[in-house]
Amino acid sequence: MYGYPRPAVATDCVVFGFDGKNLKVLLIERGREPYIGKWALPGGFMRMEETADACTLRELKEETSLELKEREVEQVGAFTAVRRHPGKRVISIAYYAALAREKYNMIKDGVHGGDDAVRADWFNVKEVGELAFDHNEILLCAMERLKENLHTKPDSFSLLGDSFTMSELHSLYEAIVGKELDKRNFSKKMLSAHLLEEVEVNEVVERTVAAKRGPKGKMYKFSKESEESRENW
Amino acid sequence: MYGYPRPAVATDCVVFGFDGKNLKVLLIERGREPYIGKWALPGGFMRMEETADACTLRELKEETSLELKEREVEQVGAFTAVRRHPGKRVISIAYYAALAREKYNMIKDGVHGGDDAVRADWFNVKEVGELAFDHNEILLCAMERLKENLHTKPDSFSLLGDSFTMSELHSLYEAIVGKELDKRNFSKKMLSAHLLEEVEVNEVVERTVAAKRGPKGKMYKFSKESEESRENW
DNA sequence: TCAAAAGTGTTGACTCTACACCCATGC
DNA sequence: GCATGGGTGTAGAGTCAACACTTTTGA
Repeated sequence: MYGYPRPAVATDCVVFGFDGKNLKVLLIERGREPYIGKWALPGGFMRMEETADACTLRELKEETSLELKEREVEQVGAFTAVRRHPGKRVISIAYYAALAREKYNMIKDGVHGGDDAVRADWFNVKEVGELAFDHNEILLCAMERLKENLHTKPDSFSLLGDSFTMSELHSLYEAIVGKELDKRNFSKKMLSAHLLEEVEVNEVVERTVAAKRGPKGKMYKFSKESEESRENW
Repeated sequence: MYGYPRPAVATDCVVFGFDGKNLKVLLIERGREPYIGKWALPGGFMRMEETADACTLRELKEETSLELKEREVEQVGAFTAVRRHPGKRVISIAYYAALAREKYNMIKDGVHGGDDAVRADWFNVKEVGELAFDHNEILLCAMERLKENLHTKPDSFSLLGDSFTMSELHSLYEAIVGKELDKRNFSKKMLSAHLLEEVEVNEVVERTVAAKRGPKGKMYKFSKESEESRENW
């Protein structure tokens, strides 16, 4: 068995972001064949001495200059269709990351380390066009996973900043579950879960930093204790 | 990139079974190095012209003579630790299957096609010892996934036969979620979900076929209409 | 001043949990 | 006849969904 031909192994990562209103995904414009010029998920080939997790983080840094930690990415699954890569046998292990709001604005256009990626940019998840390879399928699976994890894992919440308004939280939920949620019921439920605490408005810092946010309104943050209790609610 | 060394790619499959009382997992005794003589999940190396799904099904057939369909297995994820295989770089794409009760008894001891596996046998999931490679970890992840899918996917139900008693269904649930469930509440909930219909006891066929089942009791089956409505309950 | 978004409670339906005894069967 | 497992109902608590108007703010 050992001498048999092997498929190449790559990783791809679906990086989700949130601008306060819409759920976004970070894509790169490919700088080489195949699919040169097309938009694709950041990713690349795995090296012998690294895990798939490490590979994702490395490629993310190379192509988008984002530096994430292992606990910030979650595996979605392996994509192994025989012809998913034109002319070559490549399987891909897909990941997703819910990017902390603070890092959202750090993505700049331009070339990021090498010519794999010409540039990186954010797209509304609802308006993503045809991507390279099977990346549309991967994106769908990642969104599905993000939705599944919404009620059991805290990581989706990092899409918000350190503090946020109730309507931002509301928009985020609606964007992820893909349907409208009653505003009153939503805030009632959130508040009664004791995960949030109100942030005094004199912390204008945040308000100012967060530039083009919605009009105004009370701001919240996740309470310290909630870190663990967010496990299951 | 194309000339770079590549890890070997394998698949492993956690096959769950149910004997009416306990949740079981199908293991094989390895017939070759490494880990010769140890118990392991059935699996093997992926070929260039097949998907990981197909690879799992093929290996399952070769090592345990089980013939499953693609829709009967679900991917758990890729395991890519650098030293998960001694001396060689192998990543594994793991699957799980919830085996239909009818097929549960078909597993016989003995050699099954080739010397990869000396024999195959069922083990109580709670009593599995130390397995080859990182297969204990894979098993845990698969159990986790099975649990997650219990309330959203119908496939766990195939662990039961075409017909079953309420207490078998109850035992299966307890085995999967890993905690006790109130008997009365459980059957009430099940019955009110309209997924089940009672099977007339004159269908003694089933009762007889199902040999060493519990004492007796009403038998149920899933109603035809429930096939789709089982999606979300 | 007008338009857009923020903030706020109540009710009814439903769902979940906790809890105990009698009956039939097989040994 | 005894032990094991099968079968069944109710009450209370909690949770969820539906529903509209007033206030503030920014243009």
